[in-house]
Amino acid sequence: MTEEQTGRRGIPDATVARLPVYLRALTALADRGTTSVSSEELAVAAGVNSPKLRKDLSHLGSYGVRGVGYDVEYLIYQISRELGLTQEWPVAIVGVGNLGHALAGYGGFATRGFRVVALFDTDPAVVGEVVASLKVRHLDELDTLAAGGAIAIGVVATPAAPAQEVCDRLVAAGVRSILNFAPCVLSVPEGVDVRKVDLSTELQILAFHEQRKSAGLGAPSRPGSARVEEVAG
Amino acid sequence: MTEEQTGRRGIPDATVARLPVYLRALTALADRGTTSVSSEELAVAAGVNSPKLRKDLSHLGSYGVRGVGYDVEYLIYQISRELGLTQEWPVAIVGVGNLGHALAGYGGFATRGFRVVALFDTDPAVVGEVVASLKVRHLDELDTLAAGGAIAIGVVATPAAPAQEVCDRLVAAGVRSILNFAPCVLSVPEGVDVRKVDLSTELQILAFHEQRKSAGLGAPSRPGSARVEEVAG
DNA sequence: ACGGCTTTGTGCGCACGTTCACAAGCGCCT
DNA sequence: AGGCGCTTGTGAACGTGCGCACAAAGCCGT
Repeated sequence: MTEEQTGRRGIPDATVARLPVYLRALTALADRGTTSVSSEELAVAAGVNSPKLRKDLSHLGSYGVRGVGYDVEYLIYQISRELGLTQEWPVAIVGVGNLGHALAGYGGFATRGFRVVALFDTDPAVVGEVVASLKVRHLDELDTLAAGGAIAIGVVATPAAPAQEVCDRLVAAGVRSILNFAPCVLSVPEGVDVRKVDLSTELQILAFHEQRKSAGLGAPSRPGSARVEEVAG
Repeated sequence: MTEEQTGRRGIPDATVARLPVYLRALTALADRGTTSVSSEELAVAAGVNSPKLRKDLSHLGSYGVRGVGYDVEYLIYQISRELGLTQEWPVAIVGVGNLGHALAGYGGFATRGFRVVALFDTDPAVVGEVVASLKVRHLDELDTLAAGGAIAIGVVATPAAPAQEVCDRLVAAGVRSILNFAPCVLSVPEGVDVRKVDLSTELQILAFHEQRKSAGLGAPSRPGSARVEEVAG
């Protein structure tokens, strides 16, 4: 009773999480003028092993040429299409504090398919200010601006306390994809995606391994293995 | 040929990644004055199911009381100890741009076992500036300040281009744990941990699912399943 | 035209992580 | 003191993802 009949549909989550990494490596190659690449080369550039790369790419079709490799431009197009980056996604950031400022000014958004279209806050000292050529609006204007699916992705960059409230208002306004920077768990109804990025958690995981390295100098659990963990491609 | 003889050692990576989430939920409970909690309650607060929570906690010992639950303070201490948060970890941030500023001013660092002890950059316009009551130093001073393991964790908050160079210098200075915000793959020698946080990747994964939701309105792959994905506790 | 070289695509075995269901154990009430 | 109800801790089944090794297939040189 698994999924079939879909053919090429049903890409594993682990693969989806790696596609952006491949895409970045490919664009870097394209910028250098490379037109063709083998799975081994691309795997090294993306920090994975080549069988995994090939299996990942096979999930979205047979876009390689045996004995030759992959056409860089063509593969960029196919991955972009699969990830839905051929269209532009309007993004709204809620919470224009330190982090919100940095996010609004982050060039990485615009590079590939995303555009920050609105900034929201509730602090009267911030509302009205212009950040990254966008005027910060009051959160109460959310429903108006999000009408008709005008906002696809909401970024929660508030402290933990108001995060759930903000999340609820985003959902009520029709936003179904949320990126959460607040250090708390957000509960959402069915059909809404939440992804969470937490600096403190990452540091704590590093601390765990660092402690292991410091304590068991004579007996690492996996002797001599370089540990490179991908958190978020 | 698995690992034994260690008894309680050898905590699975997936469990380690969730311990910070439990810790945060527990401290929230403690702040509200709760002294005891059941696995079911804590699981809800942490956004997981209770069997998973119990199995995770069982990996670090039998700290619960059957028929009663877990003592909040005691569990906080045990998880903190396991994660290595009973000591303070000195953190250095390299790259004092938009993101570096936000990170330096982020309160979440100090809350639990981490202290930003140094900021580095190479831009003469930034070096010497005081950010979050720390003077920004030139990257050339890294070796001096990192002497004797004075820096445990390095945070790379530079653009992609200089990130590998910065990473190499951190490793050369003795830093063995690196948190990478630059959108690129860092290669490090054995024994060095790298964790990567990439906003753009997270957005692309959201876009993938958003596209699925928009396209296959009549046939979601898993009908009616709320999709809450933990990226980084 | 054909054989050999190179590289992709994939079937299979294995290990990890998750979930379920139940036994073990503790406190409380009678 | 003894039984009962509640909650933890864990063994076993299940599903997913990973890595290997090889077959399928295109290109090139002769």
